[in-house]
Amino acid sequence: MFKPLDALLQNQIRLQIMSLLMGVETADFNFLLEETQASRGNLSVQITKLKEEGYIKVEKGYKGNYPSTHCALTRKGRTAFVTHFEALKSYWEDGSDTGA
Amino acid sequence: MFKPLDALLQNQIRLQIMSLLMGVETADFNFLLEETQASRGNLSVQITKLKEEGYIKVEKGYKGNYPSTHCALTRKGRTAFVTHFEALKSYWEDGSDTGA
DNA sequence: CCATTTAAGTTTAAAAAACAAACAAGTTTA
DNA sequence: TAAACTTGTTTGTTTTTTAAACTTAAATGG
Repeated sequence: MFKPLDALLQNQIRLQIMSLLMGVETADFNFLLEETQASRGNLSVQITKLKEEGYIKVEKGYKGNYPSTHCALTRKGRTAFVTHFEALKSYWEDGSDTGA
Repeated sequence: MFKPLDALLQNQIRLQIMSLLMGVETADFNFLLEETQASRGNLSVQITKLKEEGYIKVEKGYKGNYPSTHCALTRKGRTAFVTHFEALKSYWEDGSDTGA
């Protein structure tokens, strides 16, 4: 009936991160910070969770002299994102009776 | 860019309840219990939250001699459900570059 | 130079939310 | 009438979320 939702993708900030990464090769911490409007701490934690689940990969480098963290989706992450939205569809379609 | 998600509808059980109620006039506690696979305690709490937000109305009656709790969507709840899914679309479409 | 301020994150502690176990209040059955 | 079942609610614990405080290093300025 209802397909299970991805626990990690129920959080708005994490979903935003994933959504942003779907559209670009790579995104750095500050870009994600602006787009998501999250606090630095919160963003840091959510990035770590996505990394720990293997949904994104995180690489630390430098932009000029400052550290810069780049994130990119993994194949697993991309699949999870797509699957999550397919699951969400089942919650929508139940209402409109497109069952079975 | 991203439309805000409805905080109450990020929880899977609450989303299930709302989705189920979209399809029927009314549903009782046991029906929701079976469909959602939640524990009684958890279901009770989530129903209360939806009620407190005004997304559903809850009426207590009897089925035979036993108590029976019926739930139904309010107009506010129906709107919230639709709006939430429209917001979700913005997270999906960003990935596929259908922006602004 | 040395002190401040800024940059880029991370750690952490407090608050909120989710959850199931225990409880309550009544009903049926043996 | 006691044991077991129904239908939920309350409660205490565990997880999750979140922002404030901290870290480390680089720029700035007096």
